[in-house]
This record gives sequence, structure tokens and C-alpha cells, in this order.
Amino acid sequence: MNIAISSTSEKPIYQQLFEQISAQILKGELESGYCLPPIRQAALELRVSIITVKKAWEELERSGLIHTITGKGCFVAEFSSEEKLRLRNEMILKQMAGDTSYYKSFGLTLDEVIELLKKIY
Amino acid sequence: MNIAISSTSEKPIYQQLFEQISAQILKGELESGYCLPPIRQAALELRVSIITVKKAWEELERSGLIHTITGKGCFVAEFSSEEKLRLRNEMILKQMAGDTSYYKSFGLTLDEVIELLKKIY
Amino acid sequence: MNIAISSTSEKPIYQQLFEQISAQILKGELESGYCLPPIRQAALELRVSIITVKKAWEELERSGLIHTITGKGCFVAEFSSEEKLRLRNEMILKQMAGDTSYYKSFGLTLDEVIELLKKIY
Amino acid sequence: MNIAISSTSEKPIYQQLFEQISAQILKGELESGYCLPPIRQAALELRVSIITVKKAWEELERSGLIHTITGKGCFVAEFSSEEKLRLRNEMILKQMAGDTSYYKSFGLTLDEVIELLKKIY
DNA sequence: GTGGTCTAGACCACT
DNA sequence: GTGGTCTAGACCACA
Repeated sequence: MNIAISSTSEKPIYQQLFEQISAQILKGELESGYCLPPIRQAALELRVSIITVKKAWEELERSGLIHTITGKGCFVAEFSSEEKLRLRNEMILKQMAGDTSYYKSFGLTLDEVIELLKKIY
Repeated sequence: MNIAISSTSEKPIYQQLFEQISAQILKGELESGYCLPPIRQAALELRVSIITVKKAWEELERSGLIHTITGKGCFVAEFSSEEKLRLRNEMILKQMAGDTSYYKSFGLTLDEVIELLKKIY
Repeated sequence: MNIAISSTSEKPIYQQLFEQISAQILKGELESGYCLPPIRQAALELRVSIITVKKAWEELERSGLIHTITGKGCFVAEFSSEEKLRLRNEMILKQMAGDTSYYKSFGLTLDEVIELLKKIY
Repeated sequence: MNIAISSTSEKPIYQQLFEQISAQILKGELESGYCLPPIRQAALELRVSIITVKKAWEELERSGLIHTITGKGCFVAEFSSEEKLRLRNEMILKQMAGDTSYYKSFGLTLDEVIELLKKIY
């Protein structure tokens, strides 16, 4: 559990958890079959509410990234490298669609966006 | 008032208003000195509460994009083209900072981001 | 009529008029017996509403600084220099009472206030 | 919650709240990390609307004096003593700028202002 | 006519 | 339980 939670962020905590764990799975940091810590323990470690952890785990399950076996724990699902890459790009593109429509609304061209991107990446 | 409100969006209405009008001002669609419609009328047109409109207008004022004269109306502030460009990039960069940290958390390199960006822009 | 009106100020225009003319009278810039311009003309010159000018003139009359003679005009009242000084200090102290209570609420000592005052006066 | 609201004051209630709490924070009466009462409770205690309290809290957040965690409450932000002093002087100077321009318009010199100030402070 | 303030009360998201 | 958003509607100050 290498998670950084910001309570000042405008993003809800459960979503921060979801995004970070998703990223770690799709980057390969958390391997297929890896068993996530039990909800209670994770809540203790991260100093957040059990409900919050549960919500994040549920979203992970709904996205097909983990698989819960009642009484045993939550396990990272099995993917091939190609699937991982595909899922990663899928999540990124979904996010990027919203981002770009924002940039476009300000009249930015693709080149302008890339230029700004290079500055801060 | 060329505004599109999405009630399904997760963004609050007042923020959608703020973003769209900001964009129109900084793109030059709404010129300096232009008088925005009175909040009551805007509320009627957009079919939202007066207070929701007011909240958006307040944020525009706080950002220095409009200035309000009680009893007269709300007017687009005066800026030079350079200021507009600077403000636009400032707003975009602020947004982009969050976007890129998301991409980074998935391990994307700058080149990968640009490649995906080119696909969907 | 040497008046500067700021429409961006948070102070209402009629009060800006009232304060500036009061100050000019009590400083001696507008002498006793001087006839203020008629309301309509002042409104034209200052590019504000007649109602706004009227409101300011009424406040001046209420404060005893001018005297209206129907059909003739508004005249600066007669004061001795001592009266002027007394009235000036009265108005200043009234304002200052509010100002200082604000400073005090932040825990500033008299010395701290004087120090800051010297910086910006 | 040691707040005094004056309904006769020309200042809006939310601003009175904002100023008094700002002062208490910057004076050190409310310490960093302190949890403000929930807006509903504060509204009850102060006998004003929830919205009025919220407006004041929002302005405190915008000024960086508190930070809000949805679902948990509003907490006094963390600053060093130097930051507190700097913020205090910043707020005071902003106010003082308006005050002094008023004094100046009546032709008062710095020495005269200080003299009057000593009398009533 | 304009915006500024305040009210009461509902519903939702997050913890 | 917390704050966040939105609603409808009243009253006042200003121009």
C-alpha cells in the first residue's frame, strides 16, 4: 500500500484511492493475483474511514481490476500485458476527452496545448 | 448568452457557467465593456436559479474578468490582448497541472501523452 | 466641480460626492457663500444620474454644510475657521473610531498602527 | 465562537463574521488545526441563516485562513508566526489604504492623523 | 430597473 | 454526521 492521500484535494478520498490503485495495477506495480490488504487494515494504515476504503474497493471491482473472494480477500485480476495497456489507454483517453474539450473551449489549438504540456510535464 | 448547461455533468452548474463565460471572454467572443445580461434574465434564459447565476458571476468578478456596478449591471473588464493571453494560459495551466499528474500516475511519458492527444484533439 | 468618481469603488457614488464636497468645503477650497452648480448641470458634468446628485446634496444639507434656497441654488454655509476645523475633526474622528476598532480587533497596538501608517501615508 | 453580530451595522453579517474570525485566527486565539463549529451549529448559535455562515466560511477559505474537508469540518490552516504576522499586516494595510485616503481628502497631514489617533486609541 | 443580502428548506456526496 | 449545491422568494440600496 503505497498510497498518498490529500485531504485538501478537491477529489474525494475514495476516488484518490481508486485512481492510485488502478494506476499501480495497470503499471504492473501490483501484479496479477496480488492480495490487497483487508479493508479494516487498509483503513487503519491510511487513516481513513472503512466506508471510504470499501467504496474504493467496490469501484475497483466494478472496473474489473480486482476480484473479491468472500472470506479470502481481494485479488488483482489476471491480465495479459496487452490487456493492461489497452485498459490503461482506455482510462487515460476517457479522462483526456474531458480535458481536451476544456482546452478547446478556450480556443487553444493542438500545437498550443502541446507547447504548454511540454512546459509543465 | 450562448451557454450550454449539462445537468448530467458532475460539475456544478455555477462552475459550468463560470468556465464557459471565462472562455468566451478570453477568446474575445465577449468584448471588453460588454454588458452581461442581468442575473434575473440570465436565470430565466438558462432555466436555473438566480442564485446559481449570481455565484458564477461572483467568481468571474473575483477572477477579474468582469466588474459589477450596482444598479447598472455587470461588464466585461478591460484588458489588452496580452493580458487575455496571459490569463488564458494561467487558467489552462492550472487545469493542466491536475490533468498531467493523473497521466503521470499511470506512468505515461510526455511523448505518449502527446501521441494520444493528437489522436483525439 | 473638481470631483473624481470611481464606479469600481465599493462606495456608492452619492457618498463619494458627499465626502469629496464635504472635504473641499472644510478644507476651504469651496468658500462660504459659494453657489454649487445646479443638480442637472452637475449630473451632466459628472455623468451620473440626477437622483444620485440630489441624494448627495441632501446629505450635505442635512450635515449643515450647504444651504438650499429654493429657486436660487445651493450655497456653502457660513463658518468661521474654528468651526471648520471643529467640523472637520468631528467627521474625521467619527470615521477613525470605526477604523481603530478594526485595527484593535486584530490585536494591534497604537505603536504598530502608527508604524504601518507611516509606511503608507 | 466568541462572535458579536451587529444587525444595525452597515456591514453585512457575513463580513462581520469573516472579519472577526480572521482576527481571532491571526491573533492566535484560534489555533492552527482547530475545528470550527459545523455551519449548522454556528448558524443556530449566532441566530443567522446557514447560508450566511457558509458565505463567511467560504471567504475564510478563499483567504487561506481555514481549509474545509467535506464530511469532516472546517479547520484553521497551519501557519508559522511570521506568516500570521504577514497576513495580519496585509489585511490591515489593505483596510488602512482606504482609511488614509479619506483622511488625506480632508487635507490632514500624517502628524495630525497620528495626534488624533493617540487621542482615541 | 439594477445588484446585494438574507431567509428557509430540500437534496446529494462524502466520511 | 459533515459540507456542497440548488431552489424559491423577500427586502433593501443604488442609479
